[in-house]
Amino acid sequence: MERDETAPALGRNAQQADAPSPATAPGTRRPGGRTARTRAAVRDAVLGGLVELGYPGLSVEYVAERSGIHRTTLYRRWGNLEGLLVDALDLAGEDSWTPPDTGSIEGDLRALARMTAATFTDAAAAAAPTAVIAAAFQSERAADALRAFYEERFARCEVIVARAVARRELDRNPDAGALVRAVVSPLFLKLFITREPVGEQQADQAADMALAAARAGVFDIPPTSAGAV
Amino acid sequence: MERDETAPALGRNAQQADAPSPATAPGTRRPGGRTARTRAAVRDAVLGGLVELGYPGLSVEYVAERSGIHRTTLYRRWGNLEGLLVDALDLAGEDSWTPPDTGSIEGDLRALARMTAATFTDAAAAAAPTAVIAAAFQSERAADALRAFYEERFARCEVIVARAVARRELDRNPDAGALVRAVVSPLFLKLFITREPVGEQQADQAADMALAAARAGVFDIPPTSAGAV
Amino acid sequence: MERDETAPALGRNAQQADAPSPATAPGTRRPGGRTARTRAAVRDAVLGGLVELGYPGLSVEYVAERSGIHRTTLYRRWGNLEGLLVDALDLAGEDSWTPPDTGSIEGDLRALARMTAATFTDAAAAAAPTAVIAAAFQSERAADALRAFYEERFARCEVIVARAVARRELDRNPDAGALVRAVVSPLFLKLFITREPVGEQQADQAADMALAAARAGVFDIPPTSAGAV
Amino acid sequence: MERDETAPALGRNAQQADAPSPATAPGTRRPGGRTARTRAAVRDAVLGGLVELGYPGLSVEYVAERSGIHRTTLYRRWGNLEGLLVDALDLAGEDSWTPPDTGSIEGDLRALARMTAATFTDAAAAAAPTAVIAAAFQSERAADALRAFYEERFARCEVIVARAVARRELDRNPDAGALVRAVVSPLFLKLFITREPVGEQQADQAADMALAAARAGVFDIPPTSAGAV
DNA sequence: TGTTAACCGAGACGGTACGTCGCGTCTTTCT
DNA sequence: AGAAAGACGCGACGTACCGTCTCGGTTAACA
Repeated sequence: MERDETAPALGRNAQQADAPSPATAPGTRRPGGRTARTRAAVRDAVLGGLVELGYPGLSVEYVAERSGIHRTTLYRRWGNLEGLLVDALDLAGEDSWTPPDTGSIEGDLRALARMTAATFTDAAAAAAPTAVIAAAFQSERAADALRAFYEERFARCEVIVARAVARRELDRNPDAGALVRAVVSPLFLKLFITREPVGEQQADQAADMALAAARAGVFDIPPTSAGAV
Repeated sequence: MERDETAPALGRNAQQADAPSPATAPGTRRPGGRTARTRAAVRDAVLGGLVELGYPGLSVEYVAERSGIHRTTLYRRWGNLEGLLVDALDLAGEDSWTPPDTGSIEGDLRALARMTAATFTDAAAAAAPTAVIAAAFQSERAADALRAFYEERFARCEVIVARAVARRELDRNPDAGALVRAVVSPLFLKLFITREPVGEQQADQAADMALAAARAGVFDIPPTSAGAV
Repeated sequence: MERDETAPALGRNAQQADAPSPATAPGTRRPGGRTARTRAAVRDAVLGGLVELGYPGLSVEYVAERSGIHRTTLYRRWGNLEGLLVDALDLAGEDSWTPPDTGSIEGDLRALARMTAATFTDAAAAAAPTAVIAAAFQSERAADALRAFYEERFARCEVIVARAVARRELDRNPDAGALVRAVVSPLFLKLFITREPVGEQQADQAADMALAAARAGVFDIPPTSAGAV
Repeated sequence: MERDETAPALGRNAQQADAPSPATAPGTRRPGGRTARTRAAVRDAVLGGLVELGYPGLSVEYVAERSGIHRTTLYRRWGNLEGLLVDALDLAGEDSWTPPDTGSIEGDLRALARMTAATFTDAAAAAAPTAVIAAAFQSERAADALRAFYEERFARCEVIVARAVARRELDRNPDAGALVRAVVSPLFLKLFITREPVGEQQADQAADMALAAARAGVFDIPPTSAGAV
């Protein structure tokens, strides 16, 4: 076994949705000591495996070997590869990331776009998120986790718009979520669909595009109605 | 051979890029008669299988059964599932799709966006392209095919911008490719990353966003320089 | 599991020599219950298959079907057809055969020869040993098993010579192993090399030949020397 | 292609029993020129293949590559591996081997035994005959060819006995065939069944045994009867 | 000396069996 | 008693070789 670092940043250990039986789900009754260490080792192995092999190369077998936890145990607690992945993703989503704060909305959006581009350009950093995106094509639970992850991320970004409004940089009140999605969407398109190179130029253009559209009122929230979701 | 119907919708039957060895690749030397029928049957089966099972559920085994072509033959000619998929995608790319022509750039872009949304909302229509996108995460060849496919599609769309310029709807000369990508990118984001619902409203907003940005000069081609990549 | 009969004629269930890795060889750690039943079912199937199809017709596939044990399991535990055969042969070698005891050496040798001839003339009885002989041409392990089998058989026969010496039928002290080999060798030649018919007449002649040679001193052990191998 | 020597000793080209249709058997109507060259190349390849890989490793595929003759042609003319082997064996049986002539029967028999032992001890020399013996376990035609080969060989050896009788070394008239078989049978037993080492000592003992038995009258031809087979 | 039938080269395919990998379940064994 | 680890069922993979079919191109034998 090559990995021994005991996952320091394990933290809160969010509740996950274990399949087998809701009452007796293994790992829920006695979450201390060995149980916790097991989970940590497994998460490390999953994330590490994603970096090394990517999602298509990942297997329960591999996680078992790398984590030192027996295959049967993995199946008992996580059900299958999907479960392992989702659990590991939970962890990833629990970081304390905050959107950039440069003083201007243009700066913030550009920084956000550049961060996104940089993340997915760096092989090591991109491995895990890319893997989850790939997994979402094959697993409903992974898709759910992915959606939740980005929803939360985009929500965190809304402060950018709020600050801009407060600063009077924007005389409108655009849908912050739509704006943020607009910023990153061209990057994701190039990264995962058309597989074109993505650099700072593309990032800046994406940010500028979103801002221009916002200024033109494209993202304005229809003033009417209340409950309209 | 039980199948004899000669693949009506086969189109041009273009040259394919067989990997193994350019000299001895099966299916290249004697591309007539049975060979052609085999290919057609296999393509049908692949596309059909994608619609029925999606990419993760597709297997060489299944294609063999559905097409009536023996497993061994599939491996000989296409190597693996990847090859089957790429070949089938070649076919898909060879249709005579043309971008909408509504008379105004706003109409064209909105129509384009709505078409895209509709395609990926209709389960049957979405199956094949979705599968290829999924496959691209696992296969370099699929990724190449995917890139080529969209590059060609986007190129076909450039006429929309050209027409707008000719009509004097645009007083600028934006990068048509960037503009078109901007139109579809929010849709792809919602479809494949955040897995949010995509309807006409989202389509229109995407089109409007791209157009607003274009009008603001975001996609303008830098007039200077030649080699600037 | 459909088979449950607990392999009555299993005998001692001897230690087998699993090749792959002595530590992790499947079937060694938990040799009870299902594992034992599996082995018994497989042995039955191998022996039965030999009788039905002979060695050239035998396949792992067939053993799997006949035994009700999955192909993969066979590969895991026995590696290949060779291993299956060797294991089954172990069983065959563990019977309680004893050489004939007629009261005279001539009678004993003739009986031995006739038994040999009869064994290989009866299709059902001959199937297994013939198969192993055939297999020995293709497999080192089968050859080893074969050698061990006959070595042990010939050793059991040495008592014939000992009794003859005790009865003073022989005034010499011939190499019992050589004598016994001499008895059966013409039969094996006709059976497997020249493929000539073998009956009681041939058996008796072989026995007589060996006895005559023994009486002439051909098999006498050189009285000298120690280390002469 | 590495082999080019055009099989000088091709000789008589015995009639073979081709399966398909006795009238149109390929290779019979136009047996000259290319046809003959093809046959020679194939025979070389078969024999060479046996030496290199042994029977179990031999395949039609291999013969095709090694001989430079296309697989289809091989199937057309020889039907299958069996046919290839039988044809090659025909060639081997057509040499001008003659039994040793040392001046005494003891010398002759010992020389014969030693020759046999030497042949099967030398790896290169043993390959072909061993392969045929192995093949005979799997193919009726190979078994036939094998029987015919040894029958002819043993017949050639009968002159040894005739000379001995003429020299008055033997005062009996033993069945020459039985005697010769007796000489070689212990060697074949050790070579192919018990897989024990075979050297000059064993050879001499085998010859002595046969001679002693002959002198004791074991091989005497029963003076009575005619039709006794 | 043509010509024609025979032979050969070549490509593609159906088919059987092989040996392997990974998944997920069951069951023996050990604590 | 209950989990850990071993053994298994199962589906699919990719490969090797077999034997067949169908072309088309040479070439040996005979008119």
